[in-house]
Amino acid sequence: MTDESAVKELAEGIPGRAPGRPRCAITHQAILDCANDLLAEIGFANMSIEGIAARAGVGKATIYRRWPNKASVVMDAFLAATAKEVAFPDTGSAREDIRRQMRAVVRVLNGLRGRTIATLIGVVQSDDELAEAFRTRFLAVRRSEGKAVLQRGIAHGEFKPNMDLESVLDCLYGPLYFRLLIGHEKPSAKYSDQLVDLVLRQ
Amino acid sequence: MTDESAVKELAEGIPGRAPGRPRCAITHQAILDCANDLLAEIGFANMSIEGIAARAGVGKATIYRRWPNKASVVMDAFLAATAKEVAFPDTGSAREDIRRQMRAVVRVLNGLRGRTIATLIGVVQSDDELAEAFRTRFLAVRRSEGKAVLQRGIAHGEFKPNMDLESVLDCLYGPLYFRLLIGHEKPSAKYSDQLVDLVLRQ
DNA sequence: CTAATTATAATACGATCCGTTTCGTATGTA
DNA sequence: TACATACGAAACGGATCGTATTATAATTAG
Repeated sequence: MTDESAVKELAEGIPGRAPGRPRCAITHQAILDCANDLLAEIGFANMSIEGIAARAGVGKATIYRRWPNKASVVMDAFLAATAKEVAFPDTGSAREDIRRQMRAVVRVLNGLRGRTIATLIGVVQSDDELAEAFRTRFLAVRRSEGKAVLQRGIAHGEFKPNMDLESVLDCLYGPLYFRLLIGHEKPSAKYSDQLVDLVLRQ
Repeated sequence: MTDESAVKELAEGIPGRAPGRPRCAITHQAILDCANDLLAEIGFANMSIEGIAARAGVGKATIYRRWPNKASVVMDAFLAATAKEVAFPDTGSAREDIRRQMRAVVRVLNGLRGRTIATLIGVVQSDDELAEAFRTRFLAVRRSEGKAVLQRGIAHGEFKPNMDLESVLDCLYGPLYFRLLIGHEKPSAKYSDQLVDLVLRQ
């Protein structure tokens, strides 16, 4: 795969760029898209680099030149596709903001994307680098938003000022992810409401 | 591997037993032991059936005759080795029983065994049968004990009678497993105490 | 004792995917 | 015009997969 205009676009106006032929941005995106599709269709364990390359119409070496292994490609594909999902609303009540966002999280976890997330958390258990990527590029982003909402609540007198934000977040989301990963019971909107009531009790 | 006495022992006094040469119990145990060792030494991803067979001094086909794949062997090995760990005490106070047992769970999760458990939960994300085995043969056993303690507490008036046992257990243990699996922070005795205080508040 | 049945260790097999390398060609800079 | 890098394609040796074959051992039924 080669696209002259895309290459041109990438090359223009970059003074310190490397010599030689630049990498094709379209190829890059095609690989990530196909990785995402395959992840949803056949699951991580059944995917292979060769399969991604074949579907993307790309040489295997082109993938290995950009990522060290299968897990890295898939993680990148997931993170790229998961931009600003499950954002927090701003209703004026921090409690209500969290309640609504958690309901949105429950919907995601119970959908197709939930299986993907569970799979990736599984993958991450045997790869420290990927675990770090998942923490910083997926979870930390959402957690910092959550912390901001909690601090908003503290400022407005909704919560105690000495509240440990990390612990509270784990109490709220831990049980949801626990149910997702163990699968003994689905997380529900009712359950997430219970969690909010329990953890953020006045 | 063949041990005449062990085979004899197994064969004696079983009227309805199958014809033909019986499977060697020592071989069975050797396979499970080696699977456990390898799991701890090199991790699930780096193990192979061939490796287990080689270390156990056993033919590959002997393993395939008893288990369908690597994950099944390893799960069996884990479950066999994890008999009655982290049992609940009986101090007279259900709250205190749970507090102490959760501290024990934290110790396990922070130890070598914690990594094994996390790995297995990871593996289970891409195998429905194994997930079921993990739920029923590992978690359900401990959860039923936990439920019994909670009911003891209800009977003694420590907790509200209408308490949803499943939800409470998920609130208690979910955050611990969440921290184990995501790895953003270690579960601590202090944190598990906080959880007990929060969830089992009077 | 004999025949039938199953288990065992060893070994070979074709298949798949790994990660690397090599090739000729394309696309950029200096 | 050199030079450097990326590209797709193809081939590589190696590891492991799950199956099959073989000759032998252990056990039961008749």
